Amino acid sequence: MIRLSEQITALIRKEIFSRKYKIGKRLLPEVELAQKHGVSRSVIREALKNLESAGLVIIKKGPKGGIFVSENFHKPLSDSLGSLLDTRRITQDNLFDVWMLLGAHAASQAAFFADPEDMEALAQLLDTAQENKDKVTPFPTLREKFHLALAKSAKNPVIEILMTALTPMLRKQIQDASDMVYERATLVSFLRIFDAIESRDPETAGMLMEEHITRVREYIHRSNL
Amino acid sequence: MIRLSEQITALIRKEIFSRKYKIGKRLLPEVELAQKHGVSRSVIREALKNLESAGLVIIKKGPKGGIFVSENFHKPLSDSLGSLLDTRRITQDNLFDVWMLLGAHAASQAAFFADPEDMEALAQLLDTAQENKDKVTPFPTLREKFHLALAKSAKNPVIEILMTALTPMLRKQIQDASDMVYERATLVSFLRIFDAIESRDPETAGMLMEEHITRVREYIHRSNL
DNA sequence: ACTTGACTTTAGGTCAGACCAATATTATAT
DNA sequence: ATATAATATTGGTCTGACCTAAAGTCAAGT
Repeated sequence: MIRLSEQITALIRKEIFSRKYKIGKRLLPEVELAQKHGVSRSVIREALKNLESAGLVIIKKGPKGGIFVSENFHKPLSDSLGSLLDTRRITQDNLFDVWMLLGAHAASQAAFFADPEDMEALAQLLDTAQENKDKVTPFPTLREKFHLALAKSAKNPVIEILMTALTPMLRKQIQDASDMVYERATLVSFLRIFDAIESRDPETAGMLMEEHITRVREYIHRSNL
Repeated sequence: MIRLSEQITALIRKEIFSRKYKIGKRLLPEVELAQKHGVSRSVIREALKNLESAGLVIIKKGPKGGIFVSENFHKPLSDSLGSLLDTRRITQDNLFDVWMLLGAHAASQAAFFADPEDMEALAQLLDTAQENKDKVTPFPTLREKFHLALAKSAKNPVIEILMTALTPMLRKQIQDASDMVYERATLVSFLRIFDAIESRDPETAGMLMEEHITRVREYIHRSNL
């Protein structure tokens, strides 16, 4: 590494990763960081830009603003895929393929590795979904939360990051196609997947998720006609 | 978007994605970009930092230096995973899981979608490997090239990006464990996978790749004892 | 007592212009 | 001819000034 700004980037990144700072913690203001590291403010700014692109900090203006530790590891991938989707260099279908692959794998791994805490979280998501089954509002977020909770239960942070990047990417398409029938079907799928995980049956869990996502995909295709 | 630098970032990104500039094309120097967009050099620099983190440009110093269009879409993910691996927030095993998943999927999709050009590229890789089967040198790169060629044949750019990010990440571990026996076995696996793809048999192709990666994994585990 | 709005403060965002450092190219000396 | 030195190009860093958004403060008006 030659550039000063990159050295500082690496330094701060290391501090963040070492969990010396917790998420949400505010770092020193730019001017003081510059002083502390004995470099100019420009260098600090460029270092912060790097960290911001990497999703490690969030920068806000004004008093009570500043530089906050963030750990949005999925951000760079999301941004990248977002641009590619906008410019049609990748398609919805490309994303669906990967999403299905990862989603099914996450579900089946969850059947192996989900601990009581994970099961509790999953159960609670499904409960609130059933209570509100006649309202449309809270559903889209629940759907995403369930997928992410599964990814978390699979105990593989890489899967988690990839799913976190992919899930919101299909949000708009799914929301547009979503209706009452669709949402009921989703809830049923999720309940069955939950059962499979609870009875530690990875094959079924994975297969059910694959079927579910396939149905979602067909649903969207139909509504795009 | 509020920040000027991000507006410029978006603008240049759009130009790059629109293929107005080809890969390797040199943009104007910073000073002239600043002039052209009517902003200060600081703004341009921060915009370029963003694009650099995103893998869309590469910046070099000196005469004949400048800003070059690049399209390394995998870079942000590679960087992110690299840091996470360094700080032990993800493990080798986590990466292997995902690699196996994507690799097997790529192989099986390749059996569907590989076109003559893809087949030619794969065949050539294997040919040169067989010619040099007694030398150790050119092999590691071949191994990576084969995986990436498969990803390309699968006709899903998202898979390609993810594989491009993952493949070099395991390079060091695999290299350390690699020996003559291992390399011969790899070549045999690849040949069989190639046959499966040629006979348009996705299940077998996927399964063979899964077996292959599983063996690689065991091999590394053993050599780590 | 409560709202409204002007003022102040804080911290990032932008600007301008100078100078430093790396790297090709070209000229010069051996 | 080859090694070496001058030079031009382009990004990298430094300074210090000013702009702007956001949050708090406090007084005037209701």
